[in-house]
Parts: sequence; C-alpha cells; structure tokens
Amino acid sequence: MNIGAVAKASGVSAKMIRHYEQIGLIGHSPRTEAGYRQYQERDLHTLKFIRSARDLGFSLEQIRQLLSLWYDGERSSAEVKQLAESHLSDLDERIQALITMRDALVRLSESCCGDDRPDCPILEGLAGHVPASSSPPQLSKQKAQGV
Amino acid sequence: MNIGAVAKASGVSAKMIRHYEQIGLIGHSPRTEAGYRQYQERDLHTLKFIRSARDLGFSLEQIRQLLSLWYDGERSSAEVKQLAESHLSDLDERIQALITMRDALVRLSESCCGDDRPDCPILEGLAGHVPASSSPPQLSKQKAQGV
DNA sequence: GTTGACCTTCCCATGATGGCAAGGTCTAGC
DNA sequence: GCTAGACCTTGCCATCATGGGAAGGTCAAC
Repeated sequence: MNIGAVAKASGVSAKMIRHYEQIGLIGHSPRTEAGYRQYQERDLHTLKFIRSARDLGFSLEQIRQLLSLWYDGERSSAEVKQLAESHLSDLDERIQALITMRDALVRLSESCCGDDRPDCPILEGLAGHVPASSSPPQLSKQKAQGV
Repeated sequence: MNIGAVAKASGVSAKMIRHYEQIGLIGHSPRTEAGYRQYQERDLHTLKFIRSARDLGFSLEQIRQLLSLWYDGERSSAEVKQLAESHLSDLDERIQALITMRDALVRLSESCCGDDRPDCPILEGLAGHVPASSSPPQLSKQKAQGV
C-alpha cells in the first residue's frame, strides 16, 4: 500500500502519517526504489489504533505510551487503565472549564436585550461592571479566576 | 505605569501586552526617552476588558471586534449579543465534543478491571474491537449538566 | 558605583494539523 | 513511446495564544 491508500483506509491523513514517522510515533516504513513509502496490513492496524486514540482526545505523547503498552505482551492492564483515567480527569477539567465559561457567558448574554440601542450589559460585564444576576449564583462556577 | 505594573494590575502578562500591541489589538503606547512603554488608567481598563473576554474564551479576533464595539458609542447591543451567542454555540460544540470523548472513554475504562494481567479492553477498543457496552449508549446528553 | 529589578527586541517552542511549492514517479490511454 | 493526471517526495510556512530565554539597556536604592 502507498501512503494515500493507508491514509484513506485509516482515516489518518498522509501528512500526519509522515509526521508520526518523523517524530517516531510509528517506525520508518520501507521504501520502493523510487522512495515511496510502503505499508502493510499491520501498519494500517497501528494507524487505526492511533486514529481511535486521537478521537478519544489522547495526546500524541499518551498515544506513544499506549502503543508501547499495546505492543508489550507483559503489560498490566492497570497501567493502561491508569493512563486512561489520567486522561479522563484531564477531559473533565477541560469540560468544567468550558462549562464555567459558558455559564458566565450565558448569564451575561441573557441580561442583554440585544436591540438597536447601545446599552449593553455584556460589554459592561467585560469592562468589570458585573450585572446583577437574576437568579442566585448557586452554580458557584462564576468568575472564580477574575484577575 | 510601566508594563510590569499594568501587567500585574490587569492580569495580562507583559509578554502578551507587547504581543497585543504588535498585532494591533491595542494601540502603541507612548514611550519614555529610554524606550519604556508608558500606560494610563485607560489602558489598564482596556487590558482588564481583554482579560475578562479571554477568561470567557473569546478569541483575539473576537476581542478585536468586542473592543471596537465597546469603543463605538453608536453600536447596537444586538451586534454584541450576536457575537456572544456565536461564541456561545462554539463553546457548546466544544463541550459536546469533549463529553462525547469522555463518555466513550468512561465506557472503555469501566470495562477494564485494571489489574496486573495484560488483557485490556481499553487497548482492544482502541484497536477496533469495541467491547459490548453493558448499558445502552444514550447517556451522552444527561451528563451535559452535571459534570 | 555596584547590584538587582526592570525594561527592550529578537528568536524559538509548544501541539496537531493544514497548505503550498517544486519536483519526481507511476499508470492509463493514445 | 509520449503525455496527462494522479500520486508521491521534501521542505517551509501558518495556525492560536502563550511562554522561555538570550543579549543588552535603564533605573533606583544603597
């Protein structure tokens, strides 16, 4: 298989496959005389693995570890699970951060009537004059960080 | 005020203040004879605005627009609100994407007992052999609230 | 006058990905 | 055999917001 074929079959772009090779995430593939990279079923399998891990949000560094665990018949599933859990809490943090943003923005946005007049609680909020929230702030996820 | 002082007071690093100046997000500040940037209260106000908008996840491009609306006495609050709503749906998309990842990862992780044996449904899942999920996968939405 | 905190500009790095350019290779159709 | 077009190669640049560091100038306090 040429790179285009594995790319299509794996869902990883040719560009990225070359990149993964360059950073050592995957090995150097053999080349034809003309210099074309040649891939086997096994490589396709690896690329699909990488693709799945990317879809779950694992970083390339984490994928490097996942691959080495995958290849290692002596691994303990605990190691894998630990990696997954660690990524999981990272995801949770990011989700929380975004939700905090969203909640704050929703509150600002709701307080703005959005008509043709210039008065705008959103801008005022950004400028530091926080609008009185209509509902009590029991979400506790307000602007915790502030300045 | 020197740059260090506004940086501290605004929560925007000196590095970033110079950067914002360079990309034209804020104007060029006057300089002392020695070349030190000099800032006024007004600049501090602007930087705090930027910092708040960054805390809400607005991109620098969006902040550029927000600033110009802020400065524009003739703006309609509708324009501001539209910008906010647009960012809001972007946030929602990103949150959903992360939650989708998290749900999938949770499902994989739960199916792995995490002991010292090598058998690992997480790796198998990544390799394409999706484990049978114990409960039907309709949980994606409900968790949007309670993360 | 020295020291240390602060400032300046400039370059590089991040992470994962895409784009483009200049050029080589392969293959199908003529 | 020749040519068009699809495919491959490498290499550089861009994204986005931010930080690090180097080399050097300035300022204030002691």
